[in-house]
Amino acid sequence: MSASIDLSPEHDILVRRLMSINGLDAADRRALAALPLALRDLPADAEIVGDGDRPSACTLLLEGFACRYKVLEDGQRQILAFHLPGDVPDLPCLHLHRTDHAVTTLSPARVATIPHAALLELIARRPQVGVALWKVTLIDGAIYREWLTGVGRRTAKGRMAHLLSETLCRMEALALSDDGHGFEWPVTQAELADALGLTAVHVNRILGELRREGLVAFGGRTWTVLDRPGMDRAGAFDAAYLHISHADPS
Amino acid sequence: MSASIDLSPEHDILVRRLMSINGLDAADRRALAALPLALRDLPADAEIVGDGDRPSACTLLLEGFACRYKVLEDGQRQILAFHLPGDVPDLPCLHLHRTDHAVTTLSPARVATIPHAALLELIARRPQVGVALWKVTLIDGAIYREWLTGVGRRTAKGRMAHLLSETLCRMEALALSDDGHGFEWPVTQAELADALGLTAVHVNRILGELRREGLVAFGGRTWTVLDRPGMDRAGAFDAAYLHISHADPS
DNA sequence: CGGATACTTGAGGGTTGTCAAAATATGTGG
DNA sequence: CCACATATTTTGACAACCCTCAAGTATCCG
Repeated sequence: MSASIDLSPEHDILVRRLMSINGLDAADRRALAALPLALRDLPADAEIVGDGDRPSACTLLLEGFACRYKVLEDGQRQILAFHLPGDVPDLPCLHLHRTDHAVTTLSPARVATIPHAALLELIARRPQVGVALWKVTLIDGAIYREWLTGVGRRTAKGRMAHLLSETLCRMEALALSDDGHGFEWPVTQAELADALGLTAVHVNRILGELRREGLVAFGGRTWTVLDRPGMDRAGAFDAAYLHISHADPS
Repeated sequence: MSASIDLSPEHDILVRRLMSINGLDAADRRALAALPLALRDLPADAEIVGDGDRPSACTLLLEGFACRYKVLEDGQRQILAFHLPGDVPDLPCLHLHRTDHAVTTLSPARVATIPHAALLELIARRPQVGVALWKVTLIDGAIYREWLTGVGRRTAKGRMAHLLSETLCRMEALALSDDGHGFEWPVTQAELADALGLTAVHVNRILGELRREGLVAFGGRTWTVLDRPGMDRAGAFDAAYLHISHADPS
């Protein structure tokens, strides 16, 4: 699909992502292909934007992993989202200007910087691209709602299982998982704790339970969901909110 | 400002809200004023949209209060947002189509229904209106992030205080509070519990503490923040994420 | 190989939940 | 406008889930 026009691999990641969310015609795709992308390679634990920044460009994650987070007065941290290739973690500040959270890499990563001006000009010319980007932020909102529900009302085990099911789905959509439901995801248990509103110690105990029950295997940065229906059940997971269109994997 | 063109009171609510978020020129405002609004009066506890619905129109809250919520498998409820006049609780499904949560009134309410088709046509003609609506959903996202942080990492008392500070700010922005920081907000303690990820019993205890400390007074549907700096401190509240522009109150 | 980071496990404590019941407020019909 | 039914608030006793502190083990990486 998106291969039908001449695209750099970097532009291709963006085009594929937007195409999976909103139909784009050939002119839309050509316009996207002309976006200026400034490429950068980052190490792990590198800050992409800080809380309160006013960036003048968006950051497209091309390879590697990142997360959004807030740090409280007392030093506690809440991770708000995990980001995978194709995500634009700082897209909200295209219009909100001032960030209300920080974004950091979780692994060595390759990113592309896209000036706000170029993006705004493109949206003005190609409204469907604007709709696609708007939808990206709406899906972010749907994920926030799901996380809020989990942190507010689910048990630690349910939250953990739900996050693993969600992550597997998102990895699959990017062809980043193998058919045994295994994927590379370089998060520490402390980071999972900060995402789930738990402590690292309790995350460790919960993961131990899920492992003993044969739902998941993990080690290093490799995760494998051994019993997918069981995991989905444990997390009461329903992927609808991710709005993943299961288009042709060609 | 928005009074400079001829507007029904209902259109005025929408125009004022969008103007407070994004600059709109006279043509934008005229176009908004031409939107078809179907008015409806609803009782308290009336469902506006159900989880999984595919509405073909958006709902503008004109008077009264509402909330978004999800119900879990086991019957637990998580309230995701409280809505005030000027909000469009089901705006995300303008593009996401299928709702992932329900919306209900908390009090008798007056709402206007706006067909998606009319809204989409307007956005195509008046891109700045589209940007304003996009920003509305981005601010929703910022509030979700703040709530997620609270539920994940703040104590019960901090969460309660934060919610009261947030609500006061939003009421003020709509001129729905008096100068003694009092406002009408018809929520029960059970509803607060469902928003904060707590039980009604514990909300009651926490509210008792805040009352004894002289931070808040309440009774019936009336709330008064007696010590605003103290309340903001107790909730570590900083209003920046609400993106409220303190324009002229004329 | 050595230091640092991450994971694992145990013991004990605290914030919050559960269950229960009384007191108060609210609303509705007569 | 009262009387009753219902919903909401308040309080107490007790339990549970998760946190804190602590120590030991494994793993990563230069």
